[in-house]
Amino acid sequence: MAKVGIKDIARIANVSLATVSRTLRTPDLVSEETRLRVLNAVAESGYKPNRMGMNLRTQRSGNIMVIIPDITNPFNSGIIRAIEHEAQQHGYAVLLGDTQSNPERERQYVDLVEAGQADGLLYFSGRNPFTINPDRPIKDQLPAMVNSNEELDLEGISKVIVDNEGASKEAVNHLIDLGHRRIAAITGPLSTVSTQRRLEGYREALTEAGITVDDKLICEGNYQVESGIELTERLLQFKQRPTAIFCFNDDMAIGAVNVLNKNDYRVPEDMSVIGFDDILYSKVIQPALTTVAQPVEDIGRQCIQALIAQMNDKTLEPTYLKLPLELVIRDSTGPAPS
Amino acid sequence: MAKVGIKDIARIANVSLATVSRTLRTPDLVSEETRLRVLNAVAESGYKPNRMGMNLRTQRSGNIMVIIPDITNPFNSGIIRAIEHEAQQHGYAVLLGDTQSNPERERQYVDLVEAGQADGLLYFSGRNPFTINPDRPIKDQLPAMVNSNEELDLEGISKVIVDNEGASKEAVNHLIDLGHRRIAAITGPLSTVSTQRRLEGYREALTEAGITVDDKLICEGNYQVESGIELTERLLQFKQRPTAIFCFNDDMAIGAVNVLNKNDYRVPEDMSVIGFDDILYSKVIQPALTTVAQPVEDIGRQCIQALIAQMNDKTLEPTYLKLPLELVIRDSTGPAPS
DNA sequence: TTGTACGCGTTATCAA
DNA sequence: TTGATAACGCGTACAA
Repeated sequence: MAKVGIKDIARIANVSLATVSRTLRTPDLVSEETRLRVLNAVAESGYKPNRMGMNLRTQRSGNIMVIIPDITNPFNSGIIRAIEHEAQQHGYAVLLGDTQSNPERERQYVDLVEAGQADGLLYFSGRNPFTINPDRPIKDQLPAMVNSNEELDLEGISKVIVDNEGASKEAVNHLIDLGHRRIAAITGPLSTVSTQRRLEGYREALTEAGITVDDKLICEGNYQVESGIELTERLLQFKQRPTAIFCFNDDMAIGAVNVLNKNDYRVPEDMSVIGFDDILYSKVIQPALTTVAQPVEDIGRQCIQALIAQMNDKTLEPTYLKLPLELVIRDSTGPAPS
Repeated sequence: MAKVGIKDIARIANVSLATVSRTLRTPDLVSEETRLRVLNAVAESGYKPNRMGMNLRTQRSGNIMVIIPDITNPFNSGIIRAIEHEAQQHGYAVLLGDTQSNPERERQYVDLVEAGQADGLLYFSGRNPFTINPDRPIKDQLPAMVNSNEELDLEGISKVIVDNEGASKEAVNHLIDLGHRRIAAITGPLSTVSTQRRLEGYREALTEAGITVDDKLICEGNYQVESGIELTERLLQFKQRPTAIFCFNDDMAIGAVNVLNKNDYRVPEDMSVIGFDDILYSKVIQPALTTVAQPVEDIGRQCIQALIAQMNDKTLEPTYLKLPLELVIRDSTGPAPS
């Protein structure tokens, strides 16, 4: 017995193809008697409507493409999980595009969306992968999409972002309140918008407190544990060492704490460390990390909801959602050493 | 200007639909002159062949479905990343099915595969989601698929698994060699095959060393950090405390180390801890975790290669691949306290 | 309430 | 080397 198709069902139930289709899509239009007959045939044969036929006919793939730099990062994987759940609830499946921040791969996945393999796009990168014609309305040239995490410099699309600058400022102020004045920053790539915003918050907080920003204390990392390790090692060699390190994500902060522990620095007595993201592991390392908590669940949920709104009606005005962040004070920050 | 389709290209290049298609799929069959003309039209108009039409016609979706319990676990996300890269290299996109071990969701995603939304299935669960008719050949009732991580009790499918039992035995032997005799185990769910195998290795090692297995020292966890925390707390209350804890994954081991640190147990002087998976964070916590390294990259790559082989020729014999594991000795294990 | 017939966009077959 | 046309599997407008 080969693959069972809609015409097999029609034959078994002794109805037309159309009636089979109707029974499955709009049961109300079918008499109870024939409906049961059809459903029986479906159940017994294990018939499943072929999605390719259905997709082509309805012009919907049922997929949502998620383009994200690195699914291995717990912050990202948390978002993906939330997205996946919410999408599934709405009847969509998630196509995963892990790009490792490679522009070429970003483009390839965007191509897939534009070819109709997905009905909408969740875009977590700040690089613009579209080639747009400035003479025509932007929105006609873009798929239904929502941008998040790394803000994209593009009008007319919905965005779900977080208050990077404000949270960064709050984090630094927390350190200043504890008496720190030499506060280092281990940033992400300076090319990312998240890092730019967090750096602004960092500078603002220092400036407002009357502390001169020392550019030597600003080290460009790449959001990976290893760069947290390397840059902390470099900071420890400074003659004028900082008394606190603000890492722009938890992975790098975990790397920093590791180096400090290894070199017999006590955290926070000798050096305070602060992170960003509040990933699971920041709670369970020693000492537990003071960090900025991101509303991972909410980001994922809001992204899907905004995207579905756009997919249902592309003429809708794009939405701009800015979510608050929360500083979570744990054990890795303390008074500056005297 | 609305969506540009194949017939637009045909009109612009002044050829038939068939020639446009040929130019894109089998350029060799087209004369250089017309080919250039078509390619020009394609480039200028930004035409992208519609995947839904193409999929229906070729009976290929270009997708691979990955069903996995929890993408938030670094071990899983590592595998997914490897899968995604390898799949992309072969021209496939990855459909992500994060099920949270929910059987209903496993079924839903399998349905999607059977409906043709994906050409193949990577299945990382030990629960059988298929309803098979024992009278007919099993292989005809299953999609092209590969099973990994949690071994599925099902004949006729390819598998990529690791030597859980052997590695577990090696880990426990390492502790025994260090003089430990009261060795606790914090397992995953007893319903999972991975836990069953690791438990076998644990028992074997103890038995062969002449140590009686004490069932009170075997605690059923769920592979999450929290359960590592809870169960370690419980173990510490025992009158006859163990001197070592073998956690069946790193997340729980990290939870265990956290509890031990908090309660002023020194690791490994007072208590040894061993993990499983070798996730990134096990290297950077204090102390660095002794653990069993899983070949994450290799698992992902082998899965895709085995799957593609099946997709290309479903009559192929299923392959059974058993990958070795490696005990990585770091700082969380040491001689048993006297 | 049901059936007929068309079309979604593409590729493959066949004939020219 | 190219073009006309059928077919992939389904949903729906229209007619009955």
